[in-house]
Amino acid sequence: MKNGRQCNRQEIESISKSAIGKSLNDILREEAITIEDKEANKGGLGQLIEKYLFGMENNSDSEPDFMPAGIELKVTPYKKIKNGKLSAKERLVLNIIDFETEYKNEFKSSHFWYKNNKVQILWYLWETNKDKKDLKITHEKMLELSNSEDLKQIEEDWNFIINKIRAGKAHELSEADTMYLGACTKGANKNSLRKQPFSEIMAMQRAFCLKTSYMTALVRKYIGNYSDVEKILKGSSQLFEDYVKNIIDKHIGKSEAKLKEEFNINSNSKDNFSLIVNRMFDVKKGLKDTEEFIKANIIPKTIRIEENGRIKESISFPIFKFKEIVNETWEESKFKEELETTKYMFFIFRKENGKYIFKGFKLWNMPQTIIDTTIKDFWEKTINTLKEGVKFDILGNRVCNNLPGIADNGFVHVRPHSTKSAYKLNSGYQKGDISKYADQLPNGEWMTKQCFWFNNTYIKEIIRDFI
DNA sequence: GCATGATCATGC
DNA sequence: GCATGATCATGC
Repeated sequence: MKNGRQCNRQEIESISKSAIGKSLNDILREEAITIEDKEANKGGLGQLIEKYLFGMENNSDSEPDFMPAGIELKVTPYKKIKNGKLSAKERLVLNIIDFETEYKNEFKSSHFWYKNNKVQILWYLWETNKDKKDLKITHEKMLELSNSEDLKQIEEDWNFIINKIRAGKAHELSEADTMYLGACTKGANKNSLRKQPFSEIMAMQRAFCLKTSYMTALVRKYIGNYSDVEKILKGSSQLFEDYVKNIIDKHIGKSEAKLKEEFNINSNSKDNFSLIVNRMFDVKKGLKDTEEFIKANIIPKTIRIEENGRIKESISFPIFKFKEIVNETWEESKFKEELETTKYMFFIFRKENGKYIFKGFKLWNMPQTIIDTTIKDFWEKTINTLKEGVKFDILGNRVCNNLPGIADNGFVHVRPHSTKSAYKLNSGYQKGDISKYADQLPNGEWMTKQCFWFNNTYIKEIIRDFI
C-alpha cells in the first residue's frame, strides 16, 4: 500500500511509471474506489491524483509534497495543436512568491529552491469535451533543476524577479520579464493584492512558474521526441542574452549589402532582413523555431528606421474572431495573455545615406502597468464597439469603421488583416468573398478580418536608443 | 506626410 | 487555403 507523503524517491518514480496509460477513472477502478461527483468536480485533477494514486492528503503549501524525499508532484496537461505538433496546455505554477520573505534569500537557499528543485511531473493528454477523469496520463519525468541545462538561466530569472521586489517594484512584475522561470499572477482577479516590503503600493499576488512556452519545449523533448530543434547556444555556457549580444556586436555598423555579401544572400525578397538575422545566428530555419526562442516565447522582428526617423510599418498580432472575442473578459482574454507572456526581439536597421545599416537588437516585453491601464481600456473599447455594432462609412472603394484606430491611444490599434477585403453589411453593401476574407460580427454583418497591431510610433519609442 | 484600408508574398 | 510578415495606395 502507498504511504502518501513519506514515499521515497524510488517509490515515487515507480508509482509514477505505473500510472502511465491510465486515467483517474482507471486508477479508481483498480483500487475499487468510487468518489462522489461533488469531490470530482471540486478538486483539480492534480489533487485527485495525489490523493488516489499516492495516498496523499492535501498538505501545507510550504513544503514539497513528498517529505523527507523533498520532491514536489505536478500533474500537468499537454495537447495536440493544429499542425499536429504537441504543446503544453498551461504554465506549470510553482509556489506563491512571498514578497515579504523571499528577497532575504539567495537562490539556493530560497523557498523556491527548497520546494521545487526536484519535481515529479505526470503529463496527461488534454482533449476537448472529455471528462477530466478520463484523460490519460501518458508520460512522467523527474525534473531535477540542479541537473538542468537551464539552471543558469533559471537562476538569472529568479534573481531578476527578486531584484524587482528589492527595488520596490513587485507591482510591476510581469511574466514576460524573464526567460523560463516567470512570475505569473495567482488569484481570481485584481482584488488578489498583497503588500510588498519596499513600497506602499499593493502588488498582484504572483507565483513562480515555468512558462507555458518552456513547458512546451519540455513536452516536445520528453514526449514528442523532436530531435531537429536547433539551438542558439551551441554548447555555450553563456547566458542567452549575453550570447546574443556577442553575436550581434560583430555585425553592428555593417550595411545591408555588406551583410548580404557576407552571408551569400542573393535574393531581394520581402524577408531579406530576417534572412540576414538568421544567418548571423547560423540557423537553418527561422530564429523563432530555435529552442531558446520557443522556450522563452520570444518573437523576432526586424525593424527598419527610415532617414526621417520614422518606422514605416506597424506590427500585427494574430487575427481575432469577432464572435469569440466579445465573449472574453479582459482578465482571461487572449490578448492580455499574449502581451503578458511574449517577449519581442527587435533587430534594428537604420537607413543612412540611402543604405540600411544594422544597428543592434533590443529584447523587450510590454510593461505590466501599460497592459493594466491603456491596453485594458483599448481592449474594452474594441469589445464594446463590436457589441454595440460597428459603424461603417463607404468612401469610394474603401469601407471605414469606428474601431479604435492608430490615433486612439499611442500604443495599439485595430486594423484589417486579410488577403483581400470583403464586406456584407445590413445596409445592403457587399464586396469581395466573405467566406474567405471576412468574419461575421455579432450582429450578423460581415467585415474583413481584423487584428490588433502595435503602432509604429510606439515601436519607435521602444527602440528610441537606436535612432 | 500620415492614417488607414487594402493587398502582396511566402510558407506551412 | 489560410495565416502572417511585409508593403502598397489613397485621400485628407
